[in-house]
Amino acid sequence: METRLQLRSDAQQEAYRQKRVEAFAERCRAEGLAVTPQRRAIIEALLSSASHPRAEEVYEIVRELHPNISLATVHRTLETLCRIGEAQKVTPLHTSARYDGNVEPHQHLVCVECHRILDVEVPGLQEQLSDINKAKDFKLLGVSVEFHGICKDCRP
Amino acid sequence: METRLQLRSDAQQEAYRQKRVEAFAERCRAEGLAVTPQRRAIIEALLSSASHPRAEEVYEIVRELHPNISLATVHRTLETLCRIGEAQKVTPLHTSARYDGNVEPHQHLVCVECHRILDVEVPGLQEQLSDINKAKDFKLLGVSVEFHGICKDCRP
DNA sequence: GTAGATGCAAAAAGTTTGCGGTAAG
DNA sequence: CTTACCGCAAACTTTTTGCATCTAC
Repeated sequence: METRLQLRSDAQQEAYRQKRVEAFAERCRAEGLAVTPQRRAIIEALLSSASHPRAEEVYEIVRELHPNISLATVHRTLETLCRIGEAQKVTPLHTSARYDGNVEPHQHLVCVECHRILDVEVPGLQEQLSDINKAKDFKLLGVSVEFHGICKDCRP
Repeated sequence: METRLQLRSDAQQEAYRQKRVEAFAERCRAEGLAVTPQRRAIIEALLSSASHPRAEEVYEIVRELHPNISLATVHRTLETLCRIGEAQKVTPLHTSARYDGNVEPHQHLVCVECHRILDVEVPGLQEQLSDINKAKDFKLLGVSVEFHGICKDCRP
């Protein structure tokens, strides 16, 4: 198993980061969003971190260069990055814990608008995924598959 | 596409529920946990809901029969149910939003203890999942695969 | 110059915890 | 009778929001 970052040299990473920050700036102009120093700093911090950081962690990194930045700005900006496709949320359902009484193997359809969750089953998928030998340093307990999209009630 | 519950008649569902509540009671005895009316009511409420409810929603259901129950008890009990394997959390990472600057298709290893997230890639998996035609009433935007387990630092 | 972004502080939302009373085993 | 559970209230964590100020365009 290899992660993206382990495959790259520092110089390659830095080049990639520059490219992504520039792409972000262009996307902002296209969307009519201002390219502020705070926004640049936040996407740079996100790209420099391999830990899938929380807003608070990004805030700590950015604060080294922008001591006056506010945590609220970090929250707002990270959401903006996701909206324009320059980042993604690992946790679209983070706002509250959701429980399932169905303990049989199955998958979920998640509406990213209303957070509705529907059970589905792709036959054989769970077995196939369970056979994947992920990493020797990781004791595998289960696999979760979420199909993300917009449900019929949330469509325009 | 069909969900589990749509395949079952009301009578079948009720029978299944009874069976699960009984299994839960036995599991409690095996674990030395008390089988209280509150706990029974909470697992019944969870099993009667197809909506992957939050604690608050379970609380509202249970309150109809147990008006004095506390929301804290619902939280505690749902966590207990997950711990003993009688329910599962759809959202093991719900405590805070996590962001990823890597917008290329990839999967995640999630440590259920420390909530560390590692990038991995199973070649071809994302393409295979994108080909699945989930449901006509659902506009598919993406697929998320999380392998859950215990990372090396959290192992005893 | 103006619309939109930021910083601050307060509020909101969700979850956890300490504690005294209560009930299951 | 004892242990562990419950209800209550307070604390805590994370995220959102209102508003005045500031800045990118």
